[in-house]
Amino acid sequence: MTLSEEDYIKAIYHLGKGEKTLVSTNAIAEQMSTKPSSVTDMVKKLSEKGLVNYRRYKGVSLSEIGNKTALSIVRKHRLWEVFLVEKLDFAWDEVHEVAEQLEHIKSDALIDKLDAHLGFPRVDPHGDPIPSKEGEFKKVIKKLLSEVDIKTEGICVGVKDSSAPFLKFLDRNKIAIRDAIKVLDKEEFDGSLDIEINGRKVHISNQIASNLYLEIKEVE
Amino acid sequence: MTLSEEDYIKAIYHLGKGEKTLVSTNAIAEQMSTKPSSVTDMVKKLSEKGLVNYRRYKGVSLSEIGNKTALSIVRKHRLWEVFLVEKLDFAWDEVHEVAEQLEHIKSDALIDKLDAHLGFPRVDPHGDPIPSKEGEFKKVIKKLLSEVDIKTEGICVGVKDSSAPFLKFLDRNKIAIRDAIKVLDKEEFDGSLDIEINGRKVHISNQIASNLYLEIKEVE
DNA sequence: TAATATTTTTAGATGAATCTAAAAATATGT
DNA sequence: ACATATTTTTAGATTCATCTAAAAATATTA
Ligand SMILES: [Mn+2]
Ligand SMILES: [Mn+2]
Ligand SMILES: [Mn+2]
Ligand SMILES: [Mn+2]
Repeated sequence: MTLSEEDYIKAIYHLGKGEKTLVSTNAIAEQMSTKPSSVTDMVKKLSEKGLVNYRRYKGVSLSEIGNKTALSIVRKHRLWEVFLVEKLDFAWDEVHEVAEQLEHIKSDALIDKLDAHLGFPRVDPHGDPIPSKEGEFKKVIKKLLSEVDIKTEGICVGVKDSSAPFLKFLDRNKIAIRDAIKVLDKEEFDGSLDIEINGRKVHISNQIASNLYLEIKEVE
Repeated sequence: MTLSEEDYIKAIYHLGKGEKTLVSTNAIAEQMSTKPSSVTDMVKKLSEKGLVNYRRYKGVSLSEIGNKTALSIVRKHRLWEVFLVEKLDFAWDEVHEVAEQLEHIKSDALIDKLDAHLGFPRVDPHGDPIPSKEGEFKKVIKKLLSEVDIKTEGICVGVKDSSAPFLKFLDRNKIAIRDAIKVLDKEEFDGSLDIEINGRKVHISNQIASNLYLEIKEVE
């Protein structure tokens, strides 16, 4: 597989939200910053190789093999992100671009040894799960902070927007993955929230809340 | 710069032995397992970019910029090799192929942080020096073990042949970089040697001796 | 030096990944 | 439903890195 094919497979995977949903040519083109005509060409090639199911004018979805392939690339991407943050001291908003390159290095031994070196992490610095070698990972049941009820308690497990500006905002405001969060109050008018984060009370806008994922505490 | 351009620059660097020697088209083709006609094409392009000096039918040499570029790629290659051996527990004969890919990752921050993470090593697992960020490294004054006089003492600082079979042979025979070596006796007929290595006496063939570099102890 | 051998370059082709412009299919709105 | 808008595909071109085959330059050797 070429680097380009891998990036397309990954884009289709992400646009399909991990399921094998039908994805449109235009959506792929936008995601990859290319032209729809280029996407059509590539999608035909991937279809011939059996990595995607493609019906013209209808859309494209990952095949079984395509899905496995996507998971292996995602695994590499996220393991490298952990490495960059944990071992090389990168900030979590700086790792994406480099991981985008490192994910294409071809060596099974390398990724196995990297995994071991990192202590077999199960989530990346942005809270996203790392698929196992066999392509499995447990789906975290998470909700957007903006959509949970008052009094809900949970743990911050991920971000929806993982752009540098948003991640930097979180750093400045000392909001991090694995922080305990409790919703204290909700303003109906603008959807802003009063929350308690690691014991500290803060007020956050709806825009922030709708980009933070919470794993809700099991309340029996 | 493309990956391919980088590999050509590095090949020219190695064939020119680090000096800016004239290198032939055929030599490059052999080194890179390509055809001479492909080399001519690439060399023209590199020449237009100012990375090499090229006169047709005469040969090619690195320009000042080309040399800097080569050193930066060699630096990356060797730092990654150290990482693979020191941190990921690869054997020294397994790292080359992966480093060949990793050397092309584009990120200055990455290589600086990797360097720091490794404790600013100055040699790679094969004893080869790692150029500084500025492209400088001290040339180790080294001689082939097969060419030193009897009674010479020194430290094993490198291998000429860095193929897996030779490196595995050294492992099996417990000969490693930085081992202290003393030449005890030399057989005129076949050039084989009796040496003392870390206090242990061993007999080695001329073929082995002519692939090991020794840094000679300063004897005042 | 002149014939021969080797090296190097040129000419022309291929496959990958991309683009623009135009055509075809599908979707939307009144 | 039909005119219009949007999406998707096709056709044809470009750039990069490679190849084969043939021509040109250089080196060897008798
Ligand atoms: Mn990528
Ligand atoms: Mn991530
Ligand atoms: Mn390389
Ligand atoms: Mn090396």
